[in-house]
Amino acid sequence: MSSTNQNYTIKNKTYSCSFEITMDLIGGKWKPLILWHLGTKGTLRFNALRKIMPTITQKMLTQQLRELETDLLVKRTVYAQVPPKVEYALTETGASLMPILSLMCNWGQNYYSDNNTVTNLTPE
Amino acid sequence: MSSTNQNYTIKNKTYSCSFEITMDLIGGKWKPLILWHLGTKGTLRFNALRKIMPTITQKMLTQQLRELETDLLVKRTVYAQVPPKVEYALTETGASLMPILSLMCNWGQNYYSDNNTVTNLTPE
DNA sequence: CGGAATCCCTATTGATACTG
DNA sequence: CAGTATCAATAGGGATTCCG
Repeated sequence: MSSTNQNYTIKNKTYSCSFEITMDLIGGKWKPLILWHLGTKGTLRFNALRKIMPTITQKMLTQQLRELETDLLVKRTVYAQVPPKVEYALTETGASLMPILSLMCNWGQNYYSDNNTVTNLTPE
Repeated sequence: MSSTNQNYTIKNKTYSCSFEITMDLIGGKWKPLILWHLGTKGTLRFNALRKIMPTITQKMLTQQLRELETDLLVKRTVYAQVPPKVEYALTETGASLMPILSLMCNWGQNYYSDNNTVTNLTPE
């Protein structure tokens, strides 16, 4: 929040501080993970993402991908063929989040290590 | 997620990737903002936080602060006096999140600028 | 293959009132 | 001042079924 109480408004949503924007875009249960997989593995098809994230439901994966697409973080490419083929990849904007995700990843690992005598290896 | 499907477990919660830990600790509508204020302004009393964040309810502020305290990100100090005086400050662990919050802040501003022809000043 | 649509349950949040 | 307690409203997410 700024000293002048300036707000940020995007598409009818108002934020009082700019990282609320960031949290809104990458927050939630699945989005960081989706972005991370696309960032580290490159372009992936719908079912490939499902396979990597076994616990996400179809509905949630579709929904989260749509939001990421709307927010211009992910690009969706549909190939006109049967059976359908749909590929997802990070946009440049989406890719610019990777350093943040990476930092969050490291921080989480350190936190885990500090609070659990066992240290885990770097997750991919 | 690691290639061996290794999970992280903290207090009966399981995470498949370490930044889920981070998201769980600093995610949500209010926590980043609370941490940011404590990080940039130093120790603050309960009502001082309320004043800075006019739209949060006292219930949510109390609840979020309790969780941050439980997660060892915030230290709560109660002074035995009437009327009560309670101060909140970042722990060392909490302070170590500031670089991440700062990055998220900058990223959010850039995103905002790119998607809204008007550029805003740095929020405090 | 990659969805969309529906139902339903629970977790989160808000409003309000009260208190040591 | 710094909270609790209670109730009501809402949003988030899972399970299931169907479709081009």
